[in-house]
Amino acid sequence: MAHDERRLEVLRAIVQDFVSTNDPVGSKALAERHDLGVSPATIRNDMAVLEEQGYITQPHTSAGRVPTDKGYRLFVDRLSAVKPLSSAERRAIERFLDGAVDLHDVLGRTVRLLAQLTRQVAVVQYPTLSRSAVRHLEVVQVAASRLLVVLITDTGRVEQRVVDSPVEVDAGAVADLRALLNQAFAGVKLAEAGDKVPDLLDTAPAHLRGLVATVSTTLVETLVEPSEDRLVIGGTANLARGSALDFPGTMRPILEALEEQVVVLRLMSEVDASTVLVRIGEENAHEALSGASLVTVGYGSADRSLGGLGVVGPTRMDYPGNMAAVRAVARYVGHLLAES
Amino acid sequence: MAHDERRLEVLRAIVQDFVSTNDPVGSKALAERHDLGVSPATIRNDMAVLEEQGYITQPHTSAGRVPTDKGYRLFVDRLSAVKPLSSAERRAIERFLDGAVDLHDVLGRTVRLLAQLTRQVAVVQYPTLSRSAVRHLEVVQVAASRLLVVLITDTGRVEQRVVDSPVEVDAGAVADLRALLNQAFAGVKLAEAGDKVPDLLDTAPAHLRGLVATVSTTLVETLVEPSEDRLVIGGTANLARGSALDFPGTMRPILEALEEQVVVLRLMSEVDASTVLVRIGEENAHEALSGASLVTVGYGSADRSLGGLGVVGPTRMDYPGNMAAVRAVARYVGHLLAES
DNA sequence: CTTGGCACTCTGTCCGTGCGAGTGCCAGCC
DNA sequence: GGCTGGCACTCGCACGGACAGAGTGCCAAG
Repeated sequence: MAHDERRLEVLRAIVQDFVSTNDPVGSKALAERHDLGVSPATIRNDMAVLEEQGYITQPHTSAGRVPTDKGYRLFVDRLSAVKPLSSAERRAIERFLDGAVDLHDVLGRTVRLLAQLTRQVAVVQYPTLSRSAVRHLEVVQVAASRLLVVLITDTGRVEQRVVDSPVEVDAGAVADLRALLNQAFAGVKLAEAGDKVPDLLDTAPAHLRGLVATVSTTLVETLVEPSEDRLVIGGTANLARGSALDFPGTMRPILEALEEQVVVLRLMSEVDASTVLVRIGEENAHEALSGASLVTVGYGSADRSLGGLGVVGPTRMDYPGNMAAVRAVARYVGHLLAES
Repeated sequence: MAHDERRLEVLRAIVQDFVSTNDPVGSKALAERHDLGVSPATIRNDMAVLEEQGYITQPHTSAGRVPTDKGYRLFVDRLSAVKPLSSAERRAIERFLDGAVDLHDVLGRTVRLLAQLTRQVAVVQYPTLSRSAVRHLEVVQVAASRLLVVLITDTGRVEQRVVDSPVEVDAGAVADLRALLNQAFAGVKLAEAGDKVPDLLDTAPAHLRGLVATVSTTLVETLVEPSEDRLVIGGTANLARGSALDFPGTMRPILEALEEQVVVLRLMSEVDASTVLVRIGEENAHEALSGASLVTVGYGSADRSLGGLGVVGPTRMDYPGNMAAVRAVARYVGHLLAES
């Protein structure tokens, strides 16, 4: 029906105007700023229907309309065209990310870039360890019975753990231990590292068995557990930009949720690399984020997802623009990490 | 003079009351809440003098007085007794920090602890690399002409760099390189690593010289430069606690300054481990922080300062409490890192 | 030097009013 | 049947005056 079509057009116009001006939008302004081809009175009728369907609402009688979470949802699902990045933005991405010297640097640049492109809070997850494979294990003695074990993964990540040995060890034992560990674990995915431990213990010479057991158990325990996944957050200053207008109470619960990295990590765990995932307002299970929206996507090469990244902002955000930016950055970071 | 004495007592009372209530404090309330032994009228006279001397000011005619930066400064320098931590707080420090598994974990716990104890934004600097010494260098081949160099310091810090070799290298060369680097740099302080490069080049076999030169230069360049020093920040949600009251405009400039880690790092560079350094309002060179105060101290063992930590908050903060917390945490972290 | 009293000066708040924006509804038109 | 112009109605908000309360500075007396 032409009716429904136009009604959706009205919704799109409302979302766009509200996002850019932050004022509830009325029928008259709508008719003026968009070529809808109908009079304000007609728009009013459409708006009444949209309100009844729950897509928009008015803050108080006699103010303009504001999109609801449901309205944004419809907008994101059916009304927003993919907004291609400007070439200036593409160049900015390359300029920003090239020349990074290590993983920490890559992720730090990524989060700053994303915050700058979207003018929102940006979040980047460290590559998930359990999907990485062991490239090399290094054992360094730091005290008579204390060893530092350093793990280097094929994603370029370096992890360290201090292990207290039950017995004193000498230099020869350290070298043997290093050789044994590398032989057993090199090329093994961390998620499967646990399976290798029995074999390793069988082949270990008797006098090293206790040491090997302690070290390998600690390794598997602490590294396979995804609890240690890390997060880089940037652009929190963007939260304070339209503060009072965007976040009714304070922005405190949001800052708290961001520091409580567990919350964000859980949300990140659902991403995949092929589609940009948008969560709007109340759709976020976590209460502190019920006034915010998240735009997330996975990054990594086609066959292997490494982690997630995205932005957090007010529900009143530029969804098409942010989705495009998040996707573009994820692609670039995926390539960057895949080739190293 | 008994006069001056009492006048300072009045200033102390004003600071204390204002910090705890956040309301400009008047002569009458002051006489009621503190045993100054004089009437409000007398206090008014003292307050007039204090105002003339620039220690307090009134937001508008006929409101109470509020301490100025200068007033806080006097309070901190001469009027605040060291407030010992409660035993509950001491226990909290131990419980919080014990059981950390690596450096990252220690610093993460430290920043959370400090934010929780002081209810301010906490900042912890990573141990400065240039004061550390090399414990071990590991070289891993990640592509035909690309190497990953991992540095392990005696402070338990692990740093990595990707180095592109001018020529393709084989496994034997990697092993030789590793041996050479460790021989040359083991035990050497990073700040002095540059001096060892000529020696290293002399002793290197001819066929490795190009490779050794590239790797060692990159190492020295990127690791000795203090620019890469890192910062852990936590408790930003505390900024939003009394927001409107504490920070006149918005808190945005402060969030920006915190993300602009360079600013904070510069401030941190001045700390030493023996005294707690307090910077109040305008005393901060950086404009964005002119409405905020910093309480910082260095941590590390007696003979070697590793880095700084501290808190950032409104000028209206509990200086004695925050100074005590910062000092106590720094001591504990210093011990923790010294023994590992 | 301290104290009580007093006049004065503000700010924040409350209330009443007017204005403007925006709506919903209705009758007429295509 | 859907669109349009007109019109009455409802609110929120900004403006302005009155008022109470807090706090001060000053002065004369103890």
